[in-house]
Amino acid sequence: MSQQLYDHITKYVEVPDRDYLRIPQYFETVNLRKKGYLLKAGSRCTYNYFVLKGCLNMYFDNEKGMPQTVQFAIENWWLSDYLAFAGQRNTGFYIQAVEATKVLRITYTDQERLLMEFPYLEKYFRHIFQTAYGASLMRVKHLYALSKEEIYFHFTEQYPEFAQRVPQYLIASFLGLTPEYVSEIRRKRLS
Amino acid sequence: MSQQLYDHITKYVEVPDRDYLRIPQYFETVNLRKKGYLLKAGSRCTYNYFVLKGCLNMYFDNEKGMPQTVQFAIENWWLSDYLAFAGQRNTGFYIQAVEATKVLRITYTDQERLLMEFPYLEKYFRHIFQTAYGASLMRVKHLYALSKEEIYFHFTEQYPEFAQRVPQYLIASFLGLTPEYVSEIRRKRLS
DNA sequence: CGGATCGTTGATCAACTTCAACGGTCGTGG
DNA sequence: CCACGACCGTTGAAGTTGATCAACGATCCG
Repeated sequence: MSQQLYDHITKYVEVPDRDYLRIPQYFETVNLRKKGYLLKAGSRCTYNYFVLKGCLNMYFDNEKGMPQTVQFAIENWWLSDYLAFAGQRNTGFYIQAVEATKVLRITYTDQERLLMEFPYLEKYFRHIFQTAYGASLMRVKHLYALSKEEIYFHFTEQYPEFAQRVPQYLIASFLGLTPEYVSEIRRKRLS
Repeated sequence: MSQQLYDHITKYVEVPDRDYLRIPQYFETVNLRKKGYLLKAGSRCTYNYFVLKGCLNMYFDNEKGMPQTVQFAIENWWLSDYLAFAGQRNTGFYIQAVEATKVLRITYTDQERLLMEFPYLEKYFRHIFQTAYGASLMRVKHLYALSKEEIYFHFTEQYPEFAQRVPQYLIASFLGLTPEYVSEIRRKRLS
């Protein structure tokens, strides 16, 4: 059933056979079509999400009401507003499907129960967050070290398949530049 | 001895009495004077650091050779280049003391042993990284939502004591703006 | 076919950087 | 204890990156 999550977990920790069927019971599958929402700003952040297939976009509305992406998640990524999730508070973010997407979700209290019942999963999540935090600091590093033009090409060269998959204006938003400027530097690069 | 780390851990998980003296054995205390280094770019990232007293500055040298801060750590914060630490690779960052600083440090292999011996500490570190990752995303959100001027005043108003403690040019670097521009907007604000 | 969505173009403009120079302060050595 | 130098914040002028705005074209989908 959620062989996929199981496979992902066993990359980091050993899972006893007898737990194979018990872990998935804590999760619920959700199918989203393109542009469907998992989370909206102002609402309680009840869930943590694991992407089985597809792509999620986490964004907020800036003061001009323009959506501003802060994070994507594709296959085998976890996503939530973890400050709001951990404190069970309201979030300021939206989570929306970029394409048709299938996720597993788990509530905060169920995740607490899950970790209580299978304590070795703490290690799994510790790894997940440790890597995510490290990657996030690298991202800040790039934001500070590179020009917007370099940021764009650095990203599209590092993740070419992703640049194919996601509309250009979303990549622009994620990288903190305007779609117009992306157009400009791409044209410049061609000549 | 490291009552302070113990106190911090027990905020998140319960620690059996008998472990009170055994946990600190994995750590080593290091005293740094102002400008002293814990980590240098190009070297193996062997340690994870916990600040007992003082303040650390994690930075890298940008293409012009100017230091660029990506993270501070004060009392009760953990700090390392976690991507390099997790993979036991070389780092591109420096970690330097902003003021006289006292830290605990633990090697990668000792931390693995520590977590093996006291598995409940996985939960502690999971919390640490979960919060750090959430905060890092909030930081990206601010970088995208606010003008540099707003970023500066937002920060100094949210952490006034910190703005007192750390030289202005380091705060500027951390926030991604030039010292000259900080001067300008502060003057503007006064009139 | 028709409308919404997405990328493009070019002109204008503001935010912020860069550079060079100066002044104050702190700490260290003589 | 004083003097010198390094360090840090400030100023102002000039320059550049990248945003904004408005308009147009292409494509996709119902």
